Amino acid sequence: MTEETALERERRAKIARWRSEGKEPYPWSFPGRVPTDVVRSAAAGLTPGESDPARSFRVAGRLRSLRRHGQVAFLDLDDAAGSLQLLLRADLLGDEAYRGWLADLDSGDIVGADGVASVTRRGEPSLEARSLTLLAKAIAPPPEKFHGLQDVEERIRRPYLDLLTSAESRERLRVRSLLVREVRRYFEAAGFLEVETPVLVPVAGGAAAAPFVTRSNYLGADLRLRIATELPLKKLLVGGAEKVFELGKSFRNEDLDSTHSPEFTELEAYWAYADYTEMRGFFEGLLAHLAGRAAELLPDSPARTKAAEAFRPPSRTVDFVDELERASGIPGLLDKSREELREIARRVGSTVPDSSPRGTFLEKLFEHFVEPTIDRLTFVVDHPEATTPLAKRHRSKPGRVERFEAFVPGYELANAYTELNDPDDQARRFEEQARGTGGDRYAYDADFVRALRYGLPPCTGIGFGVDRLVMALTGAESIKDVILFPIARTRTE
RNA sequence: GGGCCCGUAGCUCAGCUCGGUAGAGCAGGCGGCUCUUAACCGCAAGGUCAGGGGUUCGAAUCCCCUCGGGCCCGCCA
Repeated sequence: MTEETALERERRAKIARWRSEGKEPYPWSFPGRVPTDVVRSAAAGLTPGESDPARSFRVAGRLRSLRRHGQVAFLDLDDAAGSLQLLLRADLLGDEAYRGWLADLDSGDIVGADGVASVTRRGEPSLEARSLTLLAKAIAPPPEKFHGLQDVEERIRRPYLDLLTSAESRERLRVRSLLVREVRRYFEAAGFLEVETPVLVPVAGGAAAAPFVTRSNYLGADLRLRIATELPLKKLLVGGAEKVFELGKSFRNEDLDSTHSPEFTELEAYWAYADYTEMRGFFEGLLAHLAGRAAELLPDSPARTKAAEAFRPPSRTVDFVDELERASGIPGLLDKSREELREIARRVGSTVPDSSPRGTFLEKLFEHFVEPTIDRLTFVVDHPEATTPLAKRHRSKPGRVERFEAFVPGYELANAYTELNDPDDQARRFEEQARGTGGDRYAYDADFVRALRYGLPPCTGIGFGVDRLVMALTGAESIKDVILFPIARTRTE
């Protein structure tokens, strides 16, 4: 385990000194404190060098830095509202108390302060301290005060240290929370009911991805972590629900990269008696609303500009097949056999297994020829049936399904269908998927097909990655930038 | 899975090309300073140079392996 450094020994000695004076280094509470911005605004009217004994305040937060100048000292205190300078004067606190404070306090300590609003001679709004209270002694020193935590590995493994020193990281945390709240409100305002379906499932269906497998002692059986919420949510529509959504984690046992995380936050919504055209209108409304909110929330920056560019109307719409044929210069793709498609895919560098289902090769070609050309919000519509086992056959385009995917530059944002609700067709599509001996397959969920036999109303559904949505809205480069605790290898110490 | 790059004090970084036994700043210790805000000045302290092996009289430096991380490619509705 970690050996104690000389620095930490020094700080423990300060705790011991503190206790020997009968004081508690980790007290239980600190009632009556106000956020630091309250003091800042109270001090705003004062002239430099002035303090106002009539306006006394109690604040609490973390000491970021201490500047000692003999008989006077300046301490920077951070709380969630911002930062406030504490002014310590030996002539006000008494020489012994003053020296004691400076001897026992370190940057990183959580402290409380009582004092009065003041402005220093140099014009900094401050709290002129009358007394200080140690609220939690920090034994480990905080990261470097100016550069912060630069080591990428440490930032991932110990996000709290990154938050401690990086205002930018704290800002991302706040913006993500506010945007997710807006998403919830938008669905609720449209009459959607938020529900929770199981994370632990016997069959992980609704998508083609490797699940995490775990074990139930009670059941004496293996369970999987869900890879999507599609199937249980549709079962709720069979049960009579008409508008539901779930916002929660899904898990896919795949690699981590700038747009994929094994554990990610997903929103899926299902809407009875509506089709994918109506869903698209609803979703575009959501995006327009969120882009507006993001513009308000984010400080002006290249990232904000990048995000705004992607969502600047009008959005583009392209037909999956037409666009693929145009971009690749290969006509008649829909009529080509699995073998022909496989050959074309291999020619452009795809290495998916030869035995993959036909739809996989079409998707590879799309990724290769069309995705790199996407430079703003783009809706790709009406995919070949072979790519999509859970979507309803297109009402007028043969061989297609009613589906749209929303893309921003670099990644897919959302995926929506008019949902397949014919139980016999569903069973057949699952079987077609299963016939591919390699590649990815949708797990056959027998209970889902059974549910459809009782009648799923015509409906539309959408799924999108919340992490990716936040990335797109904030212009983040990596999914790790919007996830507080990204997955990391367990380190053996 | 393939390629490239990185790992030096608690933190931020030099030193590696061209081998000679470890440097700075911040933080911490001691001393000084009544207006600083990356405060400043002086003194002292702080290291398994990610880990292991090899080459060499001698390795932070060169070679190999392992661990951890990053980026790109592949794979991943």
